[in-house]
This record gives sequence, structure tokens and C-alpha cells, in this order.
Amino acid sequence: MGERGGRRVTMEDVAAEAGVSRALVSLVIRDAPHVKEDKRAAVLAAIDRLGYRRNSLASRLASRRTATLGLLVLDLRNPVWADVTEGVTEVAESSGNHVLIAVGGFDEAREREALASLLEMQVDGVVLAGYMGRASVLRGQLAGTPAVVLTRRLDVPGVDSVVGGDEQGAELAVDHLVALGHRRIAHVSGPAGIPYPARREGYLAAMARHGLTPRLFEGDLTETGGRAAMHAFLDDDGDVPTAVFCYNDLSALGVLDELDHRGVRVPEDVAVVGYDDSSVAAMPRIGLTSVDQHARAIGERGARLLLSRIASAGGEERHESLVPELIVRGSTVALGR
Amino acid sequence: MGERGGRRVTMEDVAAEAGVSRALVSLVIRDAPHVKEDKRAAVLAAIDRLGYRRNSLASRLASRRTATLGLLVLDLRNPVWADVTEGVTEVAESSGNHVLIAVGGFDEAREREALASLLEMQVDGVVLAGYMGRASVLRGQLAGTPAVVLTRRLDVPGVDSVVGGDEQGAELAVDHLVALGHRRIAHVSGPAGIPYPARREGYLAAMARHGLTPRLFEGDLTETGGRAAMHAFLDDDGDVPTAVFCYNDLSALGVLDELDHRGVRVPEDVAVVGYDDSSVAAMPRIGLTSVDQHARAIGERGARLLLSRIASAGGEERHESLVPELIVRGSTVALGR
DNA sequence: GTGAAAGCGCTAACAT
DNA sequence: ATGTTAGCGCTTTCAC
Repeated sequence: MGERGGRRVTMEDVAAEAGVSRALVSLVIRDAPHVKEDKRAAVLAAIDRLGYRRNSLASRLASRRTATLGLLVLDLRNPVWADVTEGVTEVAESSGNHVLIAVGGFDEAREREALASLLEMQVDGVVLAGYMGRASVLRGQLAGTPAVVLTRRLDVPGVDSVVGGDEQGAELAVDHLVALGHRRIAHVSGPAGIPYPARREGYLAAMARHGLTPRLFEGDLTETGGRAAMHAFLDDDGDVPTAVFCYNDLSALGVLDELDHRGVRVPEDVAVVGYDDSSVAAMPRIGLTSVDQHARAIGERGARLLLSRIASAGGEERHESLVPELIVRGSTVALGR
Repeated sequence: MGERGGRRVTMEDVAAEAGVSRALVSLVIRDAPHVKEDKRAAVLAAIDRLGYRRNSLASRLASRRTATLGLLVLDLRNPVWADVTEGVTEVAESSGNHVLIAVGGFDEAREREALASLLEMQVDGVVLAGYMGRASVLRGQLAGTPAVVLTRRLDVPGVDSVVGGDEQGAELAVDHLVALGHRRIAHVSGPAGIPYPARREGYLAAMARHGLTPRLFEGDLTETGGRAAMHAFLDDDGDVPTAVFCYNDLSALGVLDELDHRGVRVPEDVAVVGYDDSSVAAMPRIGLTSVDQHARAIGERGARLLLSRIASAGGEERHESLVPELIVRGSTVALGR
């Protein structure tokens, strides 16, 4: 049974067992046409008897095709990336491709390493589900391998992108709050260092457009940052914002938590808006108004772009943008109601 | 630059460019000892100039070692598996191993396929972070490849396991509720079909031990199931449970939601306990009492078991069990307070 | 320390 | 329709 306790079972062994040539075994395995039914059956029986399993390393090496996309995921703890992953695998697999997943992270060295291992496995192309590094670094690492970046636009030859319209999404959020009568609207942004400035910029643009004074607090993408932000806002007495727009849902949860602790009512005293419309936003008792960037669709579009670039290398880079959508829930309400 | 627009850059090319033999290049790449510094520098320079990237397919094939663990993840949407994944990758990478992730699912065919692709990539061993299939199927597929199953025990030769003590965890939950004075304690279980009966059994055992009448509702591992369960419980008037213990946190959220909608107070009228102590349980306004199975530790222990089995094949299967811990939050309180 | 030669297990022409 | 023959790009003895 199988390979343990002896030599690995090869195609050659199967061929001998079935009384055919190795090439025929290969054809059967890849179920190629023009194989007589009785021979095919004999081969399959031999495979079964010997417990043969194809060596995909050897087959990929020999054929020089892997039919595999590499997927680099930024952060498994944020549900948004699970959605993106679903979109990517769905499209890839339905077109006969495999997906190799590697987990990156906010640490650029780790991210670099993860990408390298994907590339060394000779994947046909790479989907970057979030990317922290710089364009020049990416360009050097890819060295021409087709890729697509999701949620961020990067100008690298041969690299397409799909973004969720972050700037527009932020404006949606601000406009919504303004329409409800809010004027002191604060923003809990992402860390200053990360290459994702669009939501902050959208916020600033919208505030300027409405003639309002912006108020920023630098968060950290997690509840902790949201909590710290709200803490700061509340202690800065006399000028507590009536609404807070957060970089993502996780930050918004921290804001909610701090407000609860301080006995400040949501949405009556302070309205809160998140971003991502991740599963937590819709949870009971949370009811967080949030901007949906259509993460799953981003994954699907990205995979399609990549597959088409792989199919016909070269050509202009394509940069797609989805239209975000505001999902209104109980955490926002007209001021003074 | 790189491979595009020409032949793939091979080690041979690098050797020629650096004026050394191919073998030396190989040594440099794997940074083996005993390589003179000037030669090494020359090789690295050549690699850089040519944009060479090692072909991991070829190297793994030739060396017949991959130093890679396959990780089959059951469900990316449940935060528990993200925790397990972190534990596995942490241990694997800190010991110089790579991790190849594949996403399975509740569909057994999909799961089978995902596992097959991992095995065909010649991984040294497989971590099953959740597994829906049967032991005989697994045994056939593995055909001797070392593996470890997490959160479930399976009797297959060469397959270790790490479980979270589900039965005990369920008893902890029930005992806690009983201690608070509850007697009508219901359970929202997992689907009848899945191979994860231990929490239900623990619930039944604990109820029997306390001389209480069990009350089951079959959930589906998600909020939907929890909502349906609570709906059924509330409509069955005259005998509404005063406490509900749920298969997992997601189900518990559904229960909370339905209770909120019906205007039933938690924990005063009905107490709720979840399982997994996933990030959502600790969220603001949720405050769900939950059983922590130490998911990350399960991943770590699993990876360690697997690595040691790979290092010395054979030997008795080891089945470890972690001790679950009840994390009490605001969703449970003494009856009648 | 370094180079030459022999595969790793498979696929892809090509011949039969 | 089936068998034969070269490699795929690398690692690994084993001489030098």
C-alpha cells in the first residue's frame, strides 16, 4: 500500500503491472483521448492495486505548465480576506486551475518570503490579496511573472489591479453622516506607514467639500486602535465628535466598545461608520453602518484578469475599480433625533 | 530581466555567467558551507544580473525532500481555523519547513480533491485542520503519508490527532449553567451528519449527571441555525429554556439575535453559552460566555506531532487532548438575579 | 573546494 | 492507437 516501507511507486511500475508502456499510463492519468477502453481499465486497476499516486512535481517540471495560481493573503484574521480568497478560488478552479495559498503579513520580509516561495513553485501567475511592499520590490521579485494586486493599485509592468474604490467609499460615509446633520465628523485612519491612504484622502476630500474641519486619529486596523481613538476624542472635552468614520470594521468595534464603557450612547450621542461590511458588521447588537467594497467580487475580477493575462501575455495593464456601497444599519441616525 | 521574452534562466546560465560550475551555484543557493567567499560573491552577482530564480519543482524532485507540510483548512470563514493556521505555520516555519495551504470544505468531494493536490505535491506530511471524511477514505488517500487530524480523532495508521476536549468543554458549559441555577438548558448542536458528535454527547452526559432533561435542536454551525433554534424554543410556549448552550460562537450569535428581536433579555431571561471563544465572543455588546478550546495551541501541537512523526516514521499513533476552558462573560448570570 | 556524470519521475515529440 | 526517446532543471555522489 502506497509508498511507505519500500520504493516509491512510479509510473513505470504501473506500466509493468498493467502490461503497457509508461506513456500509455501517462495518457490514462491525464485522461487523454484515443485510449482503448480495455487498456484504460487495466491501467486504472494497476494504479489501484499498487496505490500509485502521480508526482505532481515531476509532471509539472516535465510539462512546464502548472495551471496554478499563487495567492498571497495579507491577513487571515480579517474576514475580508476570506471573502477575497473565496472569489479567487471559485474562478480559478472553475477554469481548471489550482490555487496555492501563502500567508503574508504586515511584515515586509515575511511577505517577500511568502511571495518568493510561490514564485519558486513556478505558479503561472500571482494574486496579491493585499500587498504592503513597494512597487520596485514587487517588480524585481516578479521579474515578469503575471500578477494582479487587489485593493491597491501599483504601477508595475504586467501587473493588473482591482480596487474597491476606497476614496469614493469614504466619501459615501461622510456624505451619509453630513446628510444626517453631523458636522463634527472624525476619522480613525489606518497606520500612517501603510500604502493604503485612499480612505483617509476620501474623508479629507469630502470634509473639505462640505466646508467641515477634519479630525484625524491614527489607528492600527484593529479594535485597539479604535478604542484609543475614541478615548482621545472623549478626553479632548468640549469638542467631542458627533460621528466617527473608521478605516475598517474592526476599528469601529473598538470605537463602539469605548463608547459603551464611557456610557455614551450610539447612535444618539455618537454615530459610527465602519468599512468592509464584514460579517461582524451585521451581527446582532452591533448593527454597524459600513461601506461594502464587495470583497468577493474583487477576488473574482482579479482572478479573471490574471487568467486572461496569463493566456495572452503582454498588453496594457488593466486597472479596475468596483463601486462601493454604503450599508446603513443602526449605528448611524439623524443628529438630534 | 527574468524569464519573460526568452528562455528561462537556469543554473547553467548562472554558472556560465559567473565562470564556475553548476554544482557550485547549487551550493551557493542552498548556502552550503565550504564555499570560498569570492566565488560566492561572483555567483550572487551573476544571479542578480541574470534575474535567476531557483526552480523549486526541479530542486524538490531531485532532492526528494520538500521540507513542506500540507495544511488542509476546513473553513476560512470561521475564525477558529485562522487561529489553528497561525499555530501550524508558526511551528512549521520556525523549524525550517514550508506550509502549503489548501482550502477544503464541508463537501467531501472538494475536501478529497484538495487533499489529493497537497499529496501530489509530495508534501512530507499533512495537517488536517478539521476533516469531514471517513477514516477509511483518509487511509486510502494518505497511503502512508504521515498526517495529523486536528479537532477530531481518527484511527488511521500513521495519523496522530489533537483534540480540544469537546466533551469536557460541553460539560464545563452545562455545569456552569447548572451552578447558576439553570435547569431547563437547551443545546443547539451541529448538523447530525457531521463527524463531530462530542459536544452534543458532553451536553447529554452532563444533563444526565445532573438529572436534567435534555433538549436538542439541530443547528448548522452558523447564525442561521442558532436563529432557527431559538425561534423554535420560543414558539414552543410554556417550556422556554432559561439557558442555551451552542455548538459554536456563530450559532450563539444567531441565538442572541433572535432573542433580541423577540425582546427577550440576555442574560436575565435566557443565558447563552457559545464555543470556540473566537474573536467575536469578546466583542463589544456581544460579551458571550464561551468555551475556549485553545485553537492556536491545537495547531502548534499538531504541527509538532507531525514533524516528529516525519522525522522518525513508524511508532505508535499519538492522540493528544487539550483541556478546554470556560470564559465567562456577560451572557450568563445566576438565574433570577 | 570544485567539476563531471547520473539520475529524480514525468511529459512530449516522434516513430511504429 | 501505442511504444521509444529525449529531455525538464536541479541535487548528489564521486573523482579531481
